[in-house]
Amino acid sequence: MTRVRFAPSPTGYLHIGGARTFIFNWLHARRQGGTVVLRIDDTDVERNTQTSLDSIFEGLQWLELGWDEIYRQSERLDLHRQAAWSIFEKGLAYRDFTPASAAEAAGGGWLFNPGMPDLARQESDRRAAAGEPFVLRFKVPRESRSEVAVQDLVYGSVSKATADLEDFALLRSNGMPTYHMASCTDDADLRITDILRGQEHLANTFKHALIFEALGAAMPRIAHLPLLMAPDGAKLSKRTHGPVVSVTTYRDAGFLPHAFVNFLSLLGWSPKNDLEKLSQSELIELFSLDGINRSNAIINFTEDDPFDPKAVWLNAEHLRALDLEELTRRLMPYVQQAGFANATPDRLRAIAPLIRERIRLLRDVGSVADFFFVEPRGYDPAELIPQKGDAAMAAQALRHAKEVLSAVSAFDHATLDAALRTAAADLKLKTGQMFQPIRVAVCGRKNAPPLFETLEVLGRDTVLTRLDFALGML
RNA sequence: GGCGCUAUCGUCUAACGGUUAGGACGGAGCCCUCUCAAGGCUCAAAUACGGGUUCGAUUCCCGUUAGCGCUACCA
Repeated sequence: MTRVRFAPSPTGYLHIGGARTFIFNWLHARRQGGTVVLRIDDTDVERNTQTSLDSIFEGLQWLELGWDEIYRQSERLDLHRQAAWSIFEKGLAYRDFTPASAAEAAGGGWLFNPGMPDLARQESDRRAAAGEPFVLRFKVPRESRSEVAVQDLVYGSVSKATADLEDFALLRSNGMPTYHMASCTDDADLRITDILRGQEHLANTFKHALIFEALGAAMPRIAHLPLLMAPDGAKLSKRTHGPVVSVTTYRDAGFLPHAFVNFLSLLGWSPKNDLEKLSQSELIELFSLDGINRSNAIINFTEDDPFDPKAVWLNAEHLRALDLEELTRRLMPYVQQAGFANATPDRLRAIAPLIRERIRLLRDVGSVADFFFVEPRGYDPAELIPQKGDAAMAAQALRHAKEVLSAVSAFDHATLDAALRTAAADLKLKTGQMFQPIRVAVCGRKNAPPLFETLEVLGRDTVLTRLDFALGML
């Protein structure tokens, strides 16, 4: 039984890189019929915040993927400490009494603090009993073996000389386990079988292999994922890139969760069959560790355009594939956010087909469908004037349209289409010259959804009122 | 600095030694058309560099360069 885990630490919001790691884990588990464990890695009490925890949940929930089990490392500290001390008891770790300040002063590049690895057990116990603070360090076996090798499911066989591995910390001087200690202990205890995580952990894997060994636990299968980078090739960060890297930014802009998942799944992974737009079940079906790349992927965004064009395109694709009910349901919050208080589900359901091919993000409904909810008033009267025409032509077209639309027997698009084409011919106007003034009068702008369908949805009274208003502006 | 990993169009990627190096987004153009979209067609655009191995390298090996990561009592 495959068990994967996603282990965010609540020290910032959920960003797109984290979301992708979660998605890959989720897909891998679902593909294998396994279990998704969500584990909150909150062993750094200094930097954890509730806000960040909330925002991580918010982001994960929005993805609509879900998880099967959830744990918090802060509730499992005893287990971690126990595990750490068991390593100490086996003689594979030692107390390091070097003050943090002194270690810092010694500079980087050290493997261990002088004198500490070989401190006699009695002496170590005595100083600890005396209350002297210490860090528990893993004693890297540099004499007994020359290297640590791991089989990575993505990167293949990777190894590192023990001579290049420092004696890393297991327990901090405040007694809290470090990430390495807590993570490995929990992976073992929670019976995690497959670890998929960001490539930034590749170098840590050698330490982890040593910990698993010391614990007498089997090393899970491990696969590192190439990283998501900013357009300049730099690491994504809140500080330099701001909210554009936050998952909630995508949500607020009106990405469909699945479109977003689809987009991220294609960063660093390929189904190798030229398919781009994939449903959730296709994604699960196709997902394979074999398709994961080894090089980092850049996600495109700029200050004025925060979203990767491909993400937007994919979203539009999925938008078009939605059935009308779901589209309406998804649209509603954005309609309200745009301030169209008079919107009802029924009305939105009528409008949705007219705008679905014209919006790329759900929030576009605010700018694309505005005239269905509010009277267009702010437009420039000059817009009413058709190509190769003048104000007189516009007025003529609008007046005739008024007559025709008042008289027409049914107010459906087919009838309106026929009637207005006849009207144009009567006036010896090109269709465009006839329709454009009407469109602007009714929509308040030149670019809008198909005219006859729009008129039908708006209804006779509204349309006539707007034609009158436009006439008044000429 | 040391160690590890990586390197195909602007971006995401395909090509398990032999292809006119394929697809997608974005860009340009044309068509369709009541506008805008959508859709259809076309074009521009890549194997980082230098050595090997091989009859033949995007593909295998070495080096250079570049990028990323680790080198914390962060994760």
